[in-house]
Amino acid sequence: MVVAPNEERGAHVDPAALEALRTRLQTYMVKKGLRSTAQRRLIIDTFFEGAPHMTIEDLLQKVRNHDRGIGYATVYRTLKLLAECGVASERRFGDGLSRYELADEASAHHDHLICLRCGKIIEFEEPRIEQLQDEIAEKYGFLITSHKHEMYGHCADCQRARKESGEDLDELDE
Amino acid sequence: MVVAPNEERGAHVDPAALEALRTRLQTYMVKKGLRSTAQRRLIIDTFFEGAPHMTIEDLLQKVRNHDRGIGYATVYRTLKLLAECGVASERRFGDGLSRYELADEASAHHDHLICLRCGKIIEFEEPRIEQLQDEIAEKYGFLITSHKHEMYGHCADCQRARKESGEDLDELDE
DNA sequence: GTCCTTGCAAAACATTTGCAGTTCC
DNA sequence: GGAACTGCAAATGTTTTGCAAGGAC
Repeated sequence: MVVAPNEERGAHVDPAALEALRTRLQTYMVKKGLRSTAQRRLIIDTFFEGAPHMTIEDLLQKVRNHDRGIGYATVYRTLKLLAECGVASERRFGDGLSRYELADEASAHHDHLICLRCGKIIEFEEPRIEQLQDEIAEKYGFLITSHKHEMYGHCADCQRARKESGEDLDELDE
Repeated sequence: MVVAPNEERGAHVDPAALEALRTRLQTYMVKKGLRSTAQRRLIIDTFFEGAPHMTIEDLLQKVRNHDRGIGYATVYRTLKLLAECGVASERRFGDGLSRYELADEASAHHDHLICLRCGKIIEFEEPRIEQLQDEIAEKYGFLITSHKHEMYGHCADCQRARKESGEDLDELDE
């Protein structure tokens, strides 16, 4: 599944899974005595409906289309809240930015190919790798709570583009 | 292979591999017209002989035992140089700190289990996972230059300790 | 003598926090 | 009404950069 930067996520995710996440969030907020504000609702809806792997910056821009006055801190705090209750997962792909994605069951089992040239992020799923991970964890008596499996390199498009432009793979001599 | 925090790395690494890395660095520096200074030599030797997964902070402390006046910037710049020429790899394990390890052939093929409770880092190697990675890359026409595979959770010791102390696994209600 | 390197301090960067005012329940 | 929330600005923590002085070749 290749996810283009501006593609919306809604269509991909099982509506029942979305519902379950909303319920989990709701429960968590009640338990903690947290409040439902206009800003939080807007940020959360934007996050649920937006593209995967959005950065804080991405989210803030989208959110400000509806409410000009929303500040960075509120977005940070809200996404942190989502991560705390297991509704969102924070991801870092090495460009120094935090990205967030829905923590539904499907997301829990996919990993990423990241193109270092164009920034494209491709998701993949490989049950046989998961199987091996479990074997390894068992071997070391480790109890796994999460994992990160990323492969960095050049996507097919960029390999083609590089060949055409004569760009060098190994730019050791600038 | 479990690596304790203060264990030295020297004994683990094939001397020929170390030699190859030194040569690569040497070649790179000559090609770029870079100079061999006392500070660089000290930082590089300390890195080569020190424990794996050292942070900049760790390195600076060790280096200052021999030369009090070395600054952060020099350590940053030198490690960046090592990473550029493929002698060191930068790793981030989610605690906000950059760690560096030797990029020898063995390191290129191992990944990490990270204990979220005590910070222990366990290295593992699984050729069958590498095999599957290659399959996936091929399927997407991706050319892989590096990868990152980390599993986070609790190590055997910490599971034991947690049980004894009655610590709760899921601290949702603070 | 070049021009690369260093150490310092300042800047840059993403993220967090303190606070006064506002909103929710 | 009181606690939670917001937006701002200031603080934080890590990493990078500008610069004048020093050192390698």
